[in-house]
Amino acid sequence: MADATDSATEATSETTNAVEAPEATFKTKQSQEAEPKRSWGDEVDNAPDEEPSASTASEEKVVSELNVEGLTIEEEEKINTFLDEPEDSNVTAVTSDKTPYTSAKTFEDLNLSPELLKGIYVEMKFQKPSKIQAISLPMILTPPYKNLIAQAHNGSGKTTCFALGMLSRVDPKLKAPQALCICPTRELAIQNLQVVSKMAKYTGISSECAVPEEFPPSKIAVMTQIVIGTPGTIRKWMTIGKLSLRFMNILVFDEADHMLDEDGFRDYSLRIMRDIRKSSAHCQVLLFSATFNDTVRNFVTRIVEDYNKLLVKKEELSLDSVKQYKVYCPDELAKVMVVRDRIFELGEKMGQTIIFVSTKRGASDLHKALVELGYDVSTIQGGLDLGVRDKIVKEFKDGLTQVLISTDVLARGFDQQQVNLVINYDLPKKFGMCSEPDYEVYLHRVGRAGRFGRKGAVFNLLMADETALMEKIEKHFGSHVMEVPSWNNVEDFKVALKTAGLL
DNA sequence: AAAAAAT
Repeated sequence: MADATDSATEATSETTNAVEAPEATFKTKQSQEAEPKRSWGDEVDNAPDEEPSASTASEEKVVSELNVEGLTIEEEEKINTFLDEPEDSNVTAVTSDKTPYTSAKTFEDLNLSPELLKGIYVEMKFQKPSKIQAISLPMILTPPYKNLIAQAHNGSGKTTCFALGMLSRVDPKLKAPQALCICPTRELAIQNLQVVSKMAKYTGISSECAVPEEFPPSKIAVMTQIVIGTPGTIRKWMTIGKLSLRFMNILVFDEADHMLDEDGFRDYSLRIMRDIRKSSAHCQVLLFSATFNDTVRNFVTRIVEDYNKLLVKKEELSLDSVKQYKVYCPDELAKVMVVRDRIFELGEKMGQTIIFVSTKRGASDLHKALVELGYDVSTIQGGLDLGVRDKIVKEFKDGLTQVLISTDVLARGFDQQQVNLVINYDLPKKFGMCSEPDYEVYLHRVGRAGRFGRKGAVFNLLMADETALMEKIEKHFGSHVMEVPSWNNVEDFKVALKTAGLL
């Protein structure tokens, strides 16, 4: 089995850029002969200021200073020269040596193969690189193929960055895996594969998923160049000798903060990374996520030596294009009524909706309650059979269902352009803590709406014990979440939706 | 004591 579906739908809406760049005079690639790079990896350990911050509060400050003149000399050297457009002032790029990178105004600037370019234009219908793509792709594709840590908005086109990275770093003639991408969920791995295989259409490069299936895997060695999967299955394929690491030259972590978080998949990820480093001389590592909290970032920068990095200012991450609301609900029943009377009534008119619930139990309870009220609704969570999960996602992506109840299985990375309404039926909490919100999950949930700069709205349904959590979230992101005056007034919801530009 | 992926 190879080349997964071409029915990739629009899995990557997150791509062509919303901002049309003024045709600035195109900068030619300067000084091709990069001066020989000192090994900066050693520097990492004793350069505490390499990390912009220890505290969140100071981070924004330092990051923005990087764009002006308040830098240390050492850092000034590392700042890329292409950060000259005012509109890029919210992105900070730091390179680990003096390799010159030039922002890519067009995909032609990237020395991609003609076949790959054709896939980009004809299949994907991209016109030009998005901001994150323009900056990250030269870093990814230019020798010496430095590692990269990249943080960028939800829906800003990260998938395309690492998809192109993988596609241009493999040899189609070599029938062996050369690129590996690890994702936190089966759904995300499948989605990423669809993007990659669509983009690869004319290249002769094949790809496949290493995710849990209903049947146990065959032991036949993988011959596709690109493998995208979930950690456990990838490990399994490695141990049964199905997945060879010998020719691996690029390793991608999607949702990297989660993949390397103690509470996430850290052990799996590290073991895979270690094995690859053992068996292939030089393997480029790319880490992508919209979020890197301080703890994870600290850890990540220790294990990935000698890297370039891209950071987006925190306030830029809180998604201005998506309006956030809070709705005080006296009890659980009120929440159900809001879903029934507002979301089903109003939400249907303007696209698709995802209702996030923190537990599988909660998801299935809500599902049952709505079904009992006579509403047909679909629900996805990890406890369902794989086939059912696939079907539910496909129906939603095909637009056959309007409203989807989901656990956090879809909180990260799930890309469906038509979703412009997200309901937090409850708020995400940090593991084992009932009074501490999970800010990352919150941000990722919100990011399911407003893909690629589209308009969107989030309604947080709050009972009394959740108001404090909401306040903490508002404080953390420094954003004011507007209040819908009354949970049972349809006009209030209409006003909110109009304000969000959805009605 | 949570989701997910796994075992």
